[in-house]
Amino acid sequence: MPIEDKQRLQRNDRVTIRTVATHAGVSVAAVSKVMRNAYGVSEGLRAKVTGAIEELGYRPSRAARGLRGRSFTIGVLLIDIRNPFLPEVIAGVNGVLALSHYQAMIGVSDARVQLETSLIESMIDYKMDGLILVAPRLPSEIIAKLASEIPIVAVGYHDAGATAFDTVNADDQRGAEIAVEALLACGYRDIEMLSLGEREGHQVSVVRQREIGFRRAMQRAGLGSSASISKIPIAPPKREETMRKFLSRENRPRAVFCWSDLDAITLLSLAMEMGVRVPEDLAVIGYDNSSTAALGLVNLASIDQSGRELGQVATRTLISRIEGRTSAEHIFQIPSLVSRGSLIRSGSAKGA
Amino acid sequence: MPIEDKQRLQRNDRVTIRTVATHAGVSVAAVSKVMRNAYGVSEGLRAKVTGAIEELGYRPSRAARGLRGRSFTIGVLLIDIRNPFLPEVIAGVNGVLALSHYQAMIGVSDARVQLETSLIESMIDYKMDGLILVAPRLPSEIIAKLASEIPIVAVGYHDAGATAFDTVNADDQRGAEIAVEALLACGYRDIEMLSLGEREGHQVSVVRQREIGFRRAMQRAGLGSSASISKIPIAPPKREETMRKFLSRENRPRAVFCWSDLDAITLLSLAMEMGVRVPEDLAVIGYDNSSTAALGLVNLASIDQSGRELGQVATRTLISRIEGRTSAEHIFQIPSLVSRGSLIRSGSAKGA
DNA sequence: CGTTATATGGAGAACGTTCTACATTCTGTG
DNA sequence: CACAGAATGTAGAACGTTCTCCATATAACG
Repeated sequence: MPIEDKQRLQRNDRVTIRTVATHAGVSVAAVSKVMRNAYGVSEGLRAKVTGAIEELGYRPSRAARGLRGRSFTIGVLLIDIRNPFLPEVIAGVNGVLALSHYQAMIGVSDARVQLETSLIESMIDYKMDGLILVAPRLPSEIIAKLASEIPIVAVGYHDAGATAFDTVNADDQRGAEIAVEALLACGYRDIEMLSLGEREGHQVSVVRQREIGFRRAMQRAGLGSSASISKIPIAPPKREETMRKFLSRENRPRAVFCWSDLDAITLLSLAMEMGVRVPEDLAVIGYDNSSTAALGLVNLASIDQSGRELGQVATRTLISRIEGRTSAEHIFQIPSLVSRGSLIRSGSAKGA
Repeated sequence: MPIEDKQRLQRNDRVTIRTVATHAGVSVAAVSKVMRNAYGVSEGLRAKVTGAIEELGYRPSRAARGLRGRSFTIGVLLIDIRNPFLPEVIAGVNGVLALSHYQAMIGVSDARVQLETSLIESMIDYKMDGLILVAPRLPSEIIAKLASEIPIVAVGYHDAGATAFDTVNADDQRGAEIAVEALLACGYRDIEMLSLGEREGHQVSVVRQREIGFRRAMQRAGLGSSASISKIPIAPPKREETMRKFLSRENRPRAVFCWSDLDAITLLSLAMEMGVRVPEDLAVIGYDNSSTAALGLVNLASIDQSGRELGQVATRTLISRIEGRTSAEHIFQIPSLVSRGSLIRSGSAKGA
């Protein structure tokens, strides 16, 4: 009985929509309709089909779905998985997605444009339903082109002029202003910014935005001429060397604003090693309010931009675009200051 | 000319294997053969096809590939994205994969068994070529069942008896022993372990393995009777409360081994707040040698298990299984101690 | 020159869905 | 009771690959 054999072989394998249809005694199309809860399904049919699905433990193949319709997956592209800010974003994304029938698949580009491109293309080739790009390196035109193939929301990418894709950002200019204002309020006047190395990040990156905010706030306080920005390289050996040089500089400022907690925390550590007291000799304020900054040992004042919330908003924005919106949205969150010991010795206020 | 129209419509869209075939003047099957570099392709054919692929910028659809053959994607399942150990593993995976034609897609389960299961199923439904599960929560039988559908390598999952899937681990028992031995060498005798709350992690988890190692090392030193283990809950409010209680306990030991840097660092922070001096009043040793532990400010001694290397080895193991190996492999790495200030005040040795 | 082996390329059936177009049955209405 | 229109279910063509045969052309050999 060759037919029997063939059937057994098929049954051994995967439970497909066909298996379900046969088992429920209905057509394949009917099962599909129930799955997508499309129009034209009676109570009876629905019951039969869901029953069969239950019994067989049927799961639709995402690969096959992607080939024809939606795959109910969204892709998230992370530039780097080590910066503790990014896991927060993921947590926000997952939180919102948990309530929907979508799932997130994450790619990590390690800040390499090449890999970033190929990862995005893969996600498109998987027919994912939408993409959240976190701090992408790609230029706006390229992202716009990709956005014609798949809905895209960029997080940490300041391009409010984009029409092809949405952006969700904390207001990084404002965040930097808040940091400067906090330092000014503590009475510091000679404030320097420690930013990211020259070649990292284009104009739309959060880093450059923070630089703009820093300059503006200094200008506004009449300190425009002395608003200087030092660039810290990322590569480990050069990075610490530059920081040490900064700490032992003769004309070292009394206060410093770091573009990221990552740098601020390393700076704090080196300062301790070198006998520079914080905040007495040097006040430090970071960015991201990472969990490490909150540790009593570290006690770093920081600008909080709630990565989690950014992730949540980005996800909702993406879903609304997947479900039909075509006009671009550009959303801003306002960051806030979390004051801690690196800013001011608790109890005693610094005079102006 | 309706045919023209139809062609234009199709061309507008995606460049498919058919587009390439037409453009190169060969059959679809020929293009596929070149892509997979299968047997029976002449130099001329190959040149024509690769030329057309180049010109058209053709990328095969992963969705379609998955439906029929390999998708050249491997899935990585992370239990949690916040523990800084896990990004290290990813870095290792990506490093090895960069040299191959495979790509990684990551799912984050947030330690929820439900989500973990559905993420794994999704990866199977995407017809991914293999899976790396990092510290999965699922029981061995379930993983074995899943492994019949897809090659699986489990990292941080001590089940050397598994025949259906491979495991890659640091020797967590040995790691704990090393920690205890280091504390003993510094002269401490009353040593306690701070482990993870009761309900977290089954016997095969790294945590339980470290407990076993801890007990054994204590026993071996003739301190078996006083080898006590405290469980720290994960949920934030309870967690700190328990640690505070530990720190203010009357019979607090002189030395403590924490199952993870995550806990050790929080402990260090609380100790500082509460005026418990480290290492004078309390020596601390952690696990994972995370970058935070290495900070001068934190200066936490820790067991290094090189997450990066674990990721690399796991990836190579998975690829070898994808490419045909059927017997199970169970690989062990030996961890090592990184001594720092939390263990012993630099310069002066503690007497026994 | 006939026969057999060996390369090379192509036809076409899967893979598991979605979804359009159609067939059938059931209403309600004049 | 005939008939329009709504409600319900189905057939079957995509989607873009892979991969198993097959067909042909060429080479090798007696």
